[in-house]
Order: sequence, then structure tokens, then C-alpha cells
Amino acid sequence: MLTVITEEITGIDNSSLVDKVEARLVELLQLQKLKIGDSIPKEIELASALGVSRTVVREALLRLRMMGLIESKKKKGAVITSPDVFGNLSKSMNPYILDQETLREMFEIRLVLEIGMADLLFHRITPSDIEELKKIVANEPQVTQYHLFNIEHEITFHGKLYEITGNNAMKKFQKMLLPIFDYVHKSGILKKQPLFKTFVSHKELVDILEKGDSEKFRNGMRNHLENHFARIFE
Amino acid sequence: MLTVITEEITGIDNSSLVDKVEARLVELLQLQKLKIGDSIPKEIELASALGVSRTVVREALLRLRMMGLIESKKKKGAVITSPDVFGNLSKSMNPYILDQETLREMFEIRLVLEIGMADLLFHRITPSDIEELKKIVANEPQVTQYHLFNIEHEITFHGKLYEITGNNAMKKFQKMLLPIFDYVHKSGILKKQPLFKTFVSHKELVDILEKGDSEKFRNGMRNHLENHFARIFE
DNA sequence: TATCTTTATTATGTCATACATAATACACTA
DNA sequence: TAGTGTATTATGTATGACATAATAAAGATA
Repeated sequence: MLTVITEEITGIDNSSLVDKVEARLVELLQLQKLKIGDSIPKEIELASALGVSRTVVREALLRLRMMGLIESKKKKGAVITSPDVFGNLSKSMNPYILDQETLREMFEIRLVLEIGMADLLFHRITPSDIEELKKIVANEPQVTQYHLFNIEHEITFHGKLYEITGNNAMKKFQKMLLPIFDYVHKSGILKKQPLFKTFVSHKELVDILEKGDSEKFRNGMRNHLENHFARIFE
Repeated sequence: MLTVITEEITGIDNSSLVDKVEARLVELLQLQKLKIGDSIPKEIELASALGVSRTVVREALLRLRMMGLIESKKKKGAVITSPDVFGNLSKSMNPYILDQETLREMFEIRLVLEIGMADLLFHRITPSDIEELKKIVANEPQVTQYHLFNIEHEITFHGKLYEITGNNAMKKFQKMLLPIFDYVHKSGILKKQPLFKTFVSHKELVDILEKGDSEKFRNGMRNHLENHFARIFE
């Protein structure tokens, strides 16, 4: 009866039972009825409390688990966890599954992030960070004008930058992007081959971080990434 | 037997049956055995083919569905879809669920993106985009030095910018970030209250997009977002 | 008493079966 | 030919059972 009325108002109710249970559980979390660290009732109890079968409850819990809202252990039941926003994404971040359009977009986002992170870097960088960056650069092969594009060194250097931002979500995001970046770089998705010419080098970026300001860094990073931008923009 | 050997090599095998089936199915997708638009075998067939129960297959399929890899219709079975990377995230992007640390980080990422997107903007903006931006700005309330921070106009203007980038993933990401941004803005998470003082205005940003270059835009946007940065940096 | 081992308990993980539901296909009617 | 109704079918839901592994409790040994 009630659902009929609801349908008349809000249109057709497409949601399945699992959808409703999921929504109900999320709602409970929001209302702080359940805080982080708490363990939620067992599946059977939830089932009888919500008036559905254990099957439905299990599927709903599985969704919450995929969202990173809970973790379920064998005997202890499910425990509320501080949600890991990007944690679940990593599985779908598979270069062999994503279509080329999406891959290109991910590639772009990485470039955007690294240029835009300048202010975070300057506000949070410490002297020891700079020292570490210098060591990283020192371990890189000497370059004059052209150099062999070494993906390992790239990851080490740029990964450290993400770390310095103090933004864990961003750092995780970068970690997920790595295989994609690698794939896009090697594959034929982007038309032009990179020139492998170094514009602003890692060393110069470190110099800017030490003595310059965020504006200089943004321009430096933009220049450093010129090869990649050139490929994107045909 | 085989699993024992595997365990000895790779450590303890924590993965459940569902994990394995999920991995196997993803593997099949990767191998292009199944292309976009294809419908995969029915649950029962998969179950018998993989030697597991329908329950396990269903849970695995549910995961794939959450990853955006498939869509299952009532009779048609499941169909491979072009995965929507960020689509699934929207559910977990709930300000009332995420902890404050994460919320702040999301807030930061938005700022980083908007500063870093300059090059994409300049490379893809069209004259009609500029016209549209001018209209948007014209509809905003007149400001002199201080203005009422109107979240609606903010969303309209900045949303248009994301659109211009031509990066759908980024646009979707922004859309997901909106409720969070709104929440963080209003809540007491960030210490300082915003000054509501306009530095570089929307109109000036449009001017830069029309006559300036990406470097000028980055600086302009950085300045435009000064209030937000000030809150982040205490 | 303290620590280690063994056993019992328990909640999730997996399986099997049955039925409900809704989308499609097919046949039938006008 | 178009429209309607029926049959089919694959997913959605329910139920009951057992397997498994993590924990707690009991017991044994020093």
C-alpha cells in the first residue's frame, strides 16, 4: 500500500530489496548510531531485524565492504572502518579494461594534479623533504639535453612530491594511476612519440622548491611535463 | 595440493572463493574473450563452468557490477559495459560518512585540479564556451570588493570550466565532490572562516581565458581561490 | 601463577534448492 | 499489420545446511 503511494509520487521504484537494505544501513552509519570501530550486528540479526533474508543482508554488506565502510572478519563480525575513498577504485583502474578515452583522461588528470599541487607542496615541505629529493635526483643518471626516459626514477621523484603534499587521498590516487600511466606511455594511444627531451629537469624543480615559490614551481612543472602535454595535444 | 604450493611461494592465501572467481572473470574480460556489449553467460552456467555455487558467482558478479564492468538486466543476463571509473565512488562520497581528514583532502584536490587544468582549458576552449562563460558571469550579482558567497553561482561557473576541459572523468569527479565541498565549506572543519573577499573575480578569469595564457590563468585561479587556501592553511 | 595447548564456540563463507519477479519472445487474435 | 496475452527465462529473494577460521574457554604443564 505504502509503496504504491510512493511510486505514484516519486515514479517507479526501481530499487531492489538489497538497495533498500544498503540505504538503510548507510543511513544508520550516518546517524552515528554506529561509530568507527564499532562492530555491527551479525548478519542473521540484521536479517531478522530488517525483515529480510540473510542473502539480502549479505549482498548489502558486501556493497558496504566494497565502499570501504566496513571490514568483516570471520568471527568478529563486521567492523566500521574509516572509509578508504580510493581503495576500491584500484581494481577498476586496469589499463586492459578501461577504454582508450578513459585512459587518456586519467593520463591528463595526473598532469593536472602535479601542476596544481604547487601550493600544497610549498606549504608543507620540510627541510628533510628537500634533502630526500636531492638524494633522489643525485641517484638519477646524468643528463645533458636528452636522456633516457626512466620510468623508475620518474615514479620515485614524482611519488615523493605526492607524499610531500600531505594529501593521502591524492597519494593513493597517484598510486592507482601508475599502471595506467605506464601503459598509456608505452601504448600507441597517444599519437606522437615523446621527444625524450628534458626541459625543466628534476634537479631544477628541486631548486625551485628550495628557493622559489609556488608560481615558479607551477611553470617549472608545466615545462617539465611538456613532452606529455605535447602527446596529449597531438 | 596446488594451493598449498602456491601458499608456500606467495605467502598465505587469504583470498576467498569469491575473490578467485572475481579475478578469473576480470581476467576473461582482459583477454578480450568478452568485449563491450557482449552478454556474459548466465549465473548458473558460470557456476558450473567454474565449479562453484551460484552464490559465489553472484557475489563476484556483484563486485564487477560495482566496479562498473557489467550491468545485469533481469532476463538478458549481464552485459559488459564501458567502465565508469568514478561512477561507483559517488556512493562513498558521503560527507556524513567520511572522516574529517578525508574531507579536507577532497577539498584540497578540488583546488589542485582547478589550478592545474589551465592548459587543458586553453587547448580546448571554443569561442562559444567563452560566450557562455560571459553569460554566466553576467547573471552573477554585481560585486565591488566583497560579495555574498553564492554557492550556486560558484558551481555554475566552475562546473562550466570542468566541462571545457573535455575530460569527462574529471567532470564526474567534480560532480561527486560538490556535496563534499559544500559540506566542508559550511562545516567547522576548516578553522578560519572565509573572508568572502573577492580577489580575482570570475569575470577576470574569463578575460584571461579570452586574452591571456595558461600561466596567467593558473595564477589568476590561485588568487581566486585564495579564501579557500587560507582556510586550509589555517 | 603463568604460559602453552587443546577444545568448544561462533559468525562468516559456501553450497543447494525452491520460489518470486520482471523482461523478453512467441503465439494468438482482431 | 498491430495489439494483446501467455509462456519462457534469468535474475532476485528466501531458506536451511554445512565448512571454515578466528576467538574464547578450559585444561595441562612448567
